[in-house]
Amino acid sequence: MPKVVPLVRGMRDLRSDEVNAIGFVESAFSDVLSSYGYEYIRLPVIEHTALFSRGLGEATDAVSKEMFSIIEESDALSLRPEGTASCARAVIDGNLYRGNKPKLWYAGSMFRRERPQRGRYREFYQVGAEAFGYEGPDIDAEFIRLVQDVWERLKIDHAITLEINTLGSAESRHAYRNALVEYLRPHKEALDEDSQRRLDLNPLRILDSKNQRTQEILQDAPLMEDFLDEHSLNHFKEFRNLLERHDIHGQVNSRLVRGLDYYTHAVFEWNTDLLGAQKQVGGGGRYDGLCELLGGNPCPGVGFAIGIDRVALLLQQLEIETPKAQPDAYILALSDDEQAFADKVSQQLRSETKLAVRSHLGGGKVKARMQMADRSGAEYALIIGAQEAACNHVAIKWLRAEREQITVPLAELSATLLNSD
RNA sequence: GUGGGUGUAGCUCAGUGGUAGAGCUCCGGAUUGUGGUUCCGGUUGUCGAGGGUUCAAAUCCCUUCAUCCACCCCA
Repeated sequence: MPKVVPLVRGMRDLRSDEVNAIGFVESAFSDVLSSYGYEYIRLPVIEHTALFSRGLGEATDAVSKEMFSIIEESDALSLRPEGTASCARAVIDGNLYRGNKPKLWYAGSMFRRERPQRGRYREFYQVGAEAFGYEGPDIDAEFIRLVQDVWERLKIDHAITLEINTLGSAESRHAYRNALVEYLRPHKEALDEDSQRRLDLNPLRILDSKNQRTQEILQDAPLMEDFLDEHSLNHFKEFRNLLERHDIHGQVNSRLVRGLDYYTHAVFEWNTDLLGAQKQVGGGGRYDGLCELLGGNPCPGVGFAIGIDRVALLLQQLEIETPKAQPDAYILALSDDEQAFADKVSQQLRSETKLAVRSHLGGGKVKARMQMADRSGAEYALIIGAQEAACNHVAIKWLRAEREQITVPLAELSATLLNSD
């Protein structure tokens, strides 16, 4: 016997309740995004590595140590660790912002080579949206309202908190960065190891450190808000006013900095306390410099991404019902003589209704057929014996409810089942 | 990537050097036009993998893989 080829680390087979919960979350986003008039875009899973190293920044963990990369005929390619860079590339490639302000959304697998944990896998699922060409904070606020709509629709809004912050314009961010480095430099030896490394690479990220000693040092550090120019201040103020108007209450967290380099102005994160260390379910912000960075014409952009599988976990944690994997009906002939009639009934039911109708195949004794019906999880079995077939009738036996079995003419079957709840 | 926990039947787990177990599941029968429920009988197996110590290893040691928790990071 050859050895079984194992699952690749950090990859999962998703089935049953798990895959349903993920599908449920994804379709909630899909419905809401469509209702806001966003356009669906399917992006490739593989891009040139350069797209990510330029777009997200060499210094980010995602690019520097978490990408799955291959060399294909001397081209360095990588599985996408996130969707924004691809989306911006697609907009630039297709000249989509020429005379237009696209609002796009996407969903799919992302890949990061991290140590797997519950809620953190090497292949995970995101849904995200990006808008290009909008300078004002109205679009930022629309995103947050839109996502809030989804939380409410999924009935998990009580379990999710929103944090917001501003990083200001590129100029104010730059000025603040210099001031922060200047302040931290003398304390360098006292910082934790990661923060010491970041001092040169990505100093804003030090603000995010969970190290207690580092946070003590940061107590007296200069504040971002003191470095915001007037434009940045107004942008953030209006953003908050709009959220207020949308009846959304985000917590301003001045230590909130996003991991990826391209963010400017408004940044935001959705968190939950119910998933252990994997508290972040989504995040986003504005990246006005990204298109130019990728070689396109300057174009402001904003976007967000949600971890679909983390939201699905949250639904399970909260014991919120997601659609069932089970069929509605299991149709079986009592013997092979009635199979032709049973097939006819199945086809008619499928064409007349949206019910999930599973046909019994493979013959067997009556008991075996009934067992299969039960195990399918179907609400009811549709049973066809010689008597039923002879007079064009079908027996309906409810498998989960305390309810008498009935026999109806084929012509009335669909209507009977649709009105049976 | 770092530190720690776990890995035994399909599932949940017990078993700490001496014949691999329990509950649930599963299979057969009671029951030849009805599943589940009840009763009777039966099967679960590379003890994650590889190596070592020993007369003897699920048990001790080493290596490795997977998974979980925390860190890191992010969704």
